[in-house]
Amino acid sequence: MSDGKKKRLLEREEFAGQKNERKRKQHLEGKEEDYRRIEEAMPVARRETCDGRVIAHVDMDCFYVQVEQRTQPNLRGLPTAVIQYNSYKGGALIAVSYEARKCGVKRSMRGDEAKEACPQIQLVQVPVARGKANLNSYRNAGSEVVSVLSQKGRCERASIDEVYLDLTDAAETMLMETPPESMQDIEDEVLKSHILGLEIKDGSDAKEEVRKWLCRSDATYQDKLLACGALIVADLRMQVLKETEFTCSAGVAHNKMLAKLASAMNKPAQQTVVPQSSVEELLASLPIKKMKHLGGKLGSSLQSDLGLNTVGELLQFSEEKLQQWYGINTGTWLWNIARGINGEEVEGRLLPKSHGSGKTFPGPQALKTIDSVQHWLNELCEELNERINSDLDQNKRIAHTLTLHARAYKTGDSDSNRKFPSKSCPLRYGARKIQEDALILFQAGLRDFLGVYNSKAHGSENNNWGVTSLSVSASKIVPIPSGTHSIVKYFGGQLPSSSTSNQSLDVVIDEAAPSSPSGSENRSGLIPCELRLEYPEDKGIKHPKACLDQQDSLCNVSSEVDGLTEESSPMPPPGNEGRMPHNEPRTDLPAKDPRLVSNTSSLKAVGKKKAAGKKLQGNSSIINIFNNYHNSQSSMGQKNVTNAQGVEVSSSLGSQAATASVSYSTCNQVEVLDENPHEEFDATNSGSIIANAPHGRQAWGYNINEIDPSIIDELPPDIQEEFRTWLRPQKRPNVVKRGSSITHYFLPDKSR
DNA sequence: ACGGTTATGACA
DNA sequence: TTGTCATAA
Repeated sequence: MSDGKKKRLLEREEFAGQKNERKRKQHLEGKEEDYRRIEEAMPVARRETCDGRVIAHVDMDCFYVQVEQRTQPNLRGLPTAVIQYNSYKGGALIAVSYEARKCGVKRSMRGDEAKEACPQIQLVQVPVARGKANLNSYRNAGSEVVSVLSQKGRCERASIDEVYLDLTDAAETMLMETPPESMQDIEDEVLKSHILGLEIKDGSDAKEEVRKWLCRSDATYQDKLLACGALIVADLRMQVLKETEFTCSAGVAHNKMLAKLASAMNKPAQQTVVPQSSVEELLASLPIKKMKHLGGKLGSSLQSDLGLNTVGELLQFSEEKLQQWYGINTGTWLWNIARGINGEEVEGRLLPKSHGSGKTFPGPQALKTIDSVQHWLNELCEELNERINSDLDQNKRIAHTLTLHARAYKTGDSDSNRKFPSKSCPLRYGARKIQEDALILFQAGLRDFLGVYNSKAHGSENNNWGVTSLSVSASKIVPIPSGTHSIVKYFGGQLPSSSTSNQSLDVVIDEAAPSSPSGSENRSGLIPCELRLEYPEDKGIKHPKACLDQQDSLCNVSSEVDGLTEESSPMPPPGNEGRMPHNEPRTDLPAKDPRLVSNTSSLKAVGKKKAAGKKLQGNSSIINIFNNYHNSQSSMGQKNVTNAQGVEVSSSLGSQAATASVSYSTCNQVEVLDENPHEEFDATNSGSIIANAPHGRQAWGYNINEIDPSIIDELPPDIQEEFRTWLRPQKRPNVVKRGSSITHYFLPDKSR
């Protein structure tokens, strides 16, 4: 092994798997003389993958079908598919049972085709509400599953029917306390596991072979951990079945990428384990397009531009070459996945980051009048409103941005393929307001879409344009500042009077609303005034606005939350660790591979401190840091201390409170018409939440990069997690320019 | 433009 | 920050 490679591996080690390192106290100092010792001491797998984690990916089997079969048990065991929209060719299939798949029914089929392929197929329609598909039943069912799976280890809701679990701690504990080899008997569900690379000879008993593999006393430490992971996941899957009646499949591996691959390998209702020793062979034969994130244009480029067929074939290219071709981040990511390396963290997020409601109007259904657009926008906004209100009720979260997306065509002239631009504005709670704002956003988009000229199209038919899809979404959803957030809880008794209030949300909604003139004339809005001039028919429609002006009050929305907050980290981490791009797949090891990172200095500092300063310094205690923070905030004379009525605003240390002083402003409270109290609530992204969130690292009273990481060890595990999220490094900006089209994925080599 | 709808994330 | 694009299920 070359020195360069050694160094690379070592440096990765230094930053990888902090939790495990903490546990095993394997502090890699990065000293030359330690190379040999470390290489000998480290299990091979851990050296190569920098990754001793136990990650599971759980994938529900044809989930929508299962949900329908649960409510209609007579459908169980029958070839079944879920369709939406019956009118055109029998509707579109969106989920197909495994019985139906055996008959040759595929997801891309229409209802009619499915009937053709499988006459006995049972077609169930997606529920319809307000003239559009409504997926709530599936969302709720997905939440049921999550609440079972999140019992053990960190859990990330990856989609409506997929979950990642970090089972490292649970597996390590099991290995120490009740390792598989010590067990009398092992659950049948575990013995049905598929172990990649485990050869099952003809005539031999597969379950017995699996049992032997799981209980091997001479297995590597890595394999033993995976064996524990398999036991845990099988148990969780059985629990899911028992509590929800749904079956699922799972993959167990050392990272997310491999776990995801594995969960799809044996479906339905089975699980697959990926020992490190099987990875090379697995990737060597894995078609490029099967890898997550390579199913699109990037994968096509790898095939057509580099002539690759399998992921393993990426091994022939140097990291530098891949970077030249695909950019720094994508290049490194590709180099890593070819080796089965993927440092993405399991995020610990059980709730979605946005809500959306949309509908397409294909072909002849295209909307040709503003009135019809308004009608559908109203429907969509009503659903959206319902969803964000539920989120507020159930999760105490507030959405701050409203976005409108549309697609439209233009007949006839010139640039008829211009895209309809998406538009967004601050989100004001209340169905009416959302509807109003959405319409304004649409009109702004339409104006851009059509160009400055012909803007008029009232109720009557127009033959210039047609809208083929509409959607509204609510994003930037943050938990309301809460006295029960884990960190606040933890420090609640130790900090000098954090002025956390126990005021309930209802009180806020009822009382915090200042009465203000209902007119919007004087308010600075995000939608420019010109909009109103160009659309006189909008008269009377208020502008979406940022409620920052003097008549708006700041209000304290701290409240009791009752165990909801632990589900989500209220403040997104400053770094992008744990995210995967598409256009630019993230390098999973930017921080673990300092060669690539320009802003590594702080990271290195952190790493060095961690390695060198293991002793707690007297003043490095986390408590002191918070006290300092608190003091500095106080002495800085917090901007948002009081609201218009002189009511003190929370300066509690909820995560977003720490990074951004807590304040929500409200406006237009008086004129609202709905009976729902939520209708009165305005979550405009004012105050400093939005302003400060992206600068979280600076928003504290001290430089977050200067925290000695060892102090974190003082905290309870869940709090530690939260801190590590904040301390996670940021991704390296890509310096290579690239367009979005496929041809741009393959850049000419500028170095020659 | 009948693979729809919903969701996530990077980048300009 | 907003808007666009890419990707996935």
